[in-house]
Amino acid sequence: MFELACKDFSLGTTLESGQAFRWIEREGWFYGFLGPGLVKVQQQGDRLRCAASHPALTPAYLGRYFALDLDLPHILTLINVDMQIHQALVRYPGLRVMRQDGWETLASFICASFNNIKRIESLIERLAQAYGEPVALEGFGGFTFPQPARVAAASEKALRSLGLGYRAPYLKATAQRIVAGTLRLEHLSQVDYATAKKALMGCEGVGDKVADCVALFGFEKYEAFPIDVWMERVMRYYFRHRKMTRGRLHAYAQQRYGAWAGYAQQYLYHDIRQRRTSAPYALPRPDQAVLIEEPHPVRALMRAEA
DNA sequence: CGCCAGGTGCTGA
DNA sequence: TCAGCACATGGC
Repeated sequence: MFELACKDFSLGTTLESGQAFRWIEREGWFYGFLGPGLVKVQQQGDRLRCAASHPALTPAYLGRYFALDLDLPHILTLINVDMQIHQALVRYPGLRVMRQDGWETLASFICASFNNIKRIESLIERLAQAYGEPVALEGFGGFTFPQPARVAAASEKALRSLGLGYRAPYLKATAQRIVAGTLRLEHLSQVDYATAKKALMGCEGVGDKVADCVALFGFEKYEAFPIDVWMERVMRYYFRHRKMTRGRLHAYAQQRYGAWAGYAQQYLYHDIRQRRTSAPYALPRPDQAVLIEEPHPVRALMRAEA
């Protein structure tokens, strides 16, 4: 058992914001599979109590995983550019973008495309059961996320039998790229966002959205701004950008939120999903979009993009 | 049962 | 560039 300090952090909000798929809450503890082992974490004020099944899972490891070294208030100051996002920032204090494993993030978001979160979670769990290594911690057990070689060696039929559907060949091909060295993930942490995104999009089943998720959650590319159906809703409800394509929405968000756009995306994403699930009627209909405040000249910005 | 889900790849204008 | 379409699967 060990502890570490965690300033400006909410463990529960962060883990439930849709960026990671394998954390489980049991009796007041969050259990997560990290690298070679299993950890359990509990927040008490500005400290995290932890226990781990593997010596590699140190306080420093967890501090890095939860990105506790970043100055969150400063980041929020930089993206606090309108009332829409301001409300989300105020509503979810301590929400951080974690630094997850690159391969796990890539594989997970290939599985995530055109899928719902419940099913994504079960798919990844079955993948781990089939190809991961068993780990246990104080009565709780499970499987680590599989190594690329294990997935690359699996047959497409076997992967389909897990429920992957047409994503099975995509996942296998991507794992094979990593095993073959065609895609060197360890390099992506050091190159810029555009280079990393381009490399990721070389994989089958990886388009703009998946590449942005992997760049943001797996490779610290904080300007990445993934746009899925929920973010389209955000843009429609709040900004009246109903007719913009995803490409245009992406360019708009990059300009609006800048170097930390990925953080803005995570707050907006979590906010709209929370509103939808907890209070369906709190949202206006798409044809009744509300514009709370518009500090930037949106029309001029849109002309500039054209 | 029909609709939806943290989309992508392909095709034809 | 952009629209339109097929694509596996299962939760609701």
